[in-house]
Amino acid sequence: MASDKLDKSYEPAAVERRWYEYWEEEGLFHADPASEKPPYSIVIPPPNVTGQLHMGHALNNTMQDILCRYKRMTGFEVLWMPGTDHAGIATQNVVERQLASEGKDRHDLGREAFIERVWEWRTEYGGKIINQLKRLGASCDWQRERFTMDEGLSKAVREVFVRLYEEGLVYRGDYIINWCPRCHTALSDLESEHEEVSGGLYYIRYPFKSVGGYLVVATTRPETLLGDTAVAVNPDDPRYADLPDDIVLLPLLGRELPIIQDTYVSTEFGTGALKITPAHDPNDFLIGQKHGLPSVRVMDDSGTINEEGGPYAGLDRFEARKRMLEDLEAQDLLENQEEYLHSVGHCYRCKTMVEPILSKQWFVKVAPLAAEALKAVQEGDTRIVPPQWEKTYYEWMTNIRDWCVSRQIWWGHRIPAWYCACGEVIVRRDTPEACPECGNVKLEQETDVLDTWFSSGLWPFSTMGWPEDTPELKKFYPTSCLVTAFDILFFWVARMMMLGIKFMGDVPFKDVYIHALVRDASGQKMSKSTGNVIDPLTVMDDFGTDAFRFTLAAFAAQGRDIKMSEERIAGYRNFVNKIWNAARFTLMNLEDWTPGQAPAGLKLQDRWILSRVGRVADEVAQAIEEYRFNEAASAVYQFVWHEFCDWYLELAKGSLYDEADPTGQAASRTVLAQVFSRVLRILHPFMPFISEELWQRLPGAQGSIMTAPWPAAGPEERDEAAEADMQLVMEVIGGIRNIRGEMGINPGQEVPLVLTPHQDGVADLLEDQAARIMSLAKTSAPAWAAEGSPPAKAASAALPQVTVYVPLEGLVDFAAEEARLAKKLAKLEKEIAPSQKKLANEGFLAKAPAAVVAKERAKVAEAEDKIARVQAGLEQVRSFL
RNA sequence: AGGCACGUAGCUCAGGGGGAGAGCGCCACCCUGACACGGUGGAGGUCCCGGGUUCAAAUCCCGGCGUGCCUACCA
Repeated sequence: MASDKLDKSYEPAAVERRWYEYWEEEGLFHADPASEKPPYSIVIPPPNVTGQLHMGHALNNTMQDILCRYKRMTGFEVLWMPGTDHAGIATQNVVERQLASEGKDRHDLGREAFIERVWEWRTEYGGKIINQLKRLGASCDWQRERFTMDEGLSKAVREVFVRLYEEGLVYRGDYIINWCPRCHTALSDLESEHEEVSGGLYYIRYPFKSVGGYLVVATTRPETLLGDTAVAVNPDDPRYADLPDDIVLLPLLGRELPIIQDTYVSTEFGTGALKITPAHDPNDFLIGQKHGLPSVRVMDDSGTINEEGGPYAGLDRFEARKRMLEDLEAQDLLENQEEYLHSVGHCYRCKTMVEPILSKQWFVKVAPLAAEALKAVQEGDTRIVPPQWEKTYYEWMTNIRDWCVSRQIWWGHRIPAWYCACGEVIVRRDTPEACPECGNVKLEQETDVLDTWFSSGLWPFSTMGWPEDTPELKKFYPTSCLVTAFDILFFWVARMMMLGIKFMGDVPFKDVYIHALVRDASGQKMSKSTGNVIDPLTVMDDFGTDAFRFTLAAFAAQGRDIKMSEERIAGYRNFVNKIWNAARFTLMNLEDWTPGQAPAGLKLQDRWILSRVGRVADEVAQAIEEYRFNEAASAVYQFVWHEFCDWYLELAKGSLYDEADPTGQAASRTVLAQVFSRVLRILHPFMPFISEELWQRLPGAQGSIMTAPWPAAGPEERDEAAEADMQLVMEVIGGIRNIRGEMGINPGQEVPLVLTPHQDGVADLLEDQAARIMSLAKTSAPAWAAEGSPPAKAASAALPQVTVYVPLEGLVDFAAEEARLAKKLAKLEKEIAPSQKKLANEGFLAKAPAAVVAKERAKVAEAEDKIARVQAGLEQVRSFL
């Protein structure tokens, strides 16, 4: 394999497909619960089965994959548990749309046939998102793929529901819930999204029955007055201190309504009189309960006025509003109306305006569960990263209301409750034969299904086989980390916390890493309607998966949203190509090489790069461990491009091409192979595909890079001396290049070089490195000048340890050199000013730590030295002019 | 209304009490035997404003201004 020549640029498509298949065939993603290795586990946030991979998924799963691949390389038995969510309302909507295009609706099919149809849909299309995740390189254990509606998970759902019911934590009751008139189902508070809506505030007159006059009530939803059962005022409101002892008549319908007093009513808003509609407003419902008021429901499940609405029966809620306002106006009962901006709930799925409606629903009593979940984070059993989200979590866990878990749709886990004609409610794991109270065998099962988040709340343990006691649970629960965006912190994370603690007796994850949202280049949320969506699949087609993944990692700074742009991805595509070409160079030089230990007598650049690559491996490792993906990415980027490619490969050319020194050549080849192997391994968590492709081409490669050990080095492998010496060599070359560039010397033109060392050992070092300097800075062999007798007509660069002279007689205009040095001087003086100021400050000398003072002193001394040399150079140049 | 972020180079953003950083863009030169998806050099910043703490503030605190987002039952 190593013998095929590489193309000049990297072509990702074929490579990606090939290696993903290879990994799967080799079973490299599979986790073994019997392994001796320490466990590391992550459960995937299950994408909706209807899902299409979007930027959010891509970011989320790339991070998980980075963690998993890294952990495998560092010796962990890694389980990344994948699967999909049945996504009740979303999926039902998709299939209903499909039916609609055939001119049918779900009622034409009936419940069973409809569910059958959804399953068919799932078989046909449900694997789409899974394939897209594979495309992304996700190293999930696909042999364990689960679905929230599959047999095992359904069993877990029933188990949890029944146990909660038996403990009194599940109850059924009348309650105001958020109703979506289009989806025909209840929504949890979270599923009702508040949006600012500009509507009207209407002032309506409610005439007194016996005395003259009226009470004016302000409302934004006049149509609900059909269901009014009282009008309330605040007993402390002076405006209503001498209210007549009377009742009022409901406009349009004439029903008699009592006037009640309740401190809930604000004296600041509207008229201070509030209509009470217990069946259609959550607050009114509470007031109604308190005062024993009847509830009159005036709308059906589609938001159409029902028979309670008298003349308005059969009208849609908005149509009714319009008609009623006209009628009120006609009867002179509409006193006033004004524009009013208020926030109204909308269905999170279909954006229809939510209607608060009184109905019978199933609830989970969350207070006791939430208390434990709160404590777990407070006590550090689960760590939220970054910690700023803790507060939000606490806030929500403390103010949480009971969770409405019933949904009036067909696709989902049907609630395991049966009703008997005798009034008995039976909640069971399995279908009961007969009513335990009266023996009746005709039982009706509850038609409602459970909220989708009920089953996803069990995901960390249901996927591992709970309620059975499985080896997977033993080995991998609690999971190590959950990676998610904050927008489902409450929907999902909070529920997993509550249910995990309740049923497993332990938190579901040790860490929760909360990452950002991906937005478009101008910071807008990506949405189909605004057309600013960047499709990850297109990006992967255009730039390659590795470049895309690396971009996501590089962007993923904690606590900030990500603005995605194609230019950035193109930048990292270039990086991938750079790696590819570094590999071309490397492999080209390793054609006649066989693996083995590096011979003694390494060159400075070899010692330097070995030290550096180890340091970078450790830095990257630490950054990944701390979820600082962007820092990990930038460390590896910086190193690979600007140290390995820019310096090492260039420096190595000298000995790699040196046929006269076969020993040195062999040593360089070995170091090159070793370093490149480590580079690939450091890159692998970020760029699984190209790293595998190149790994397999390395001479002597064995097995997948996935199973190769992480190139950890540790402090004992640092070569500080080599790093310091290389630093000087790079500065000398930089100084010469600066002179060349600024002086406009042709890149092909070789220039003379004169060096004046200021420290012991420097001359030896630079003499030893002369060939490298000559080649990288394009100079002739260095000459040496004693301190105080600089060469004539030379440009100079002053370094702390050495002054570099480039004699430029005949090459340049010395006026330009004068300007260059003057600029340097000004810059140096400006740079050193703050430090000089500090040292002049007595408080600084007295109070700052000694090390800081010493550092500042050294800095100033060095700079002053340098300034003196630049000045000398400047004077010399001036003397030529 | 409350809460949480953010304001650093032309753009997008890292950093976070003691030497202003990156990528892209820009300018100049260069097809040097891995790479023009490249190389070398360079320009560019009152770190939003005002106070405070400190020997020292872009960084911490307070107050503005601006921008996002989240939560909330005032009809």
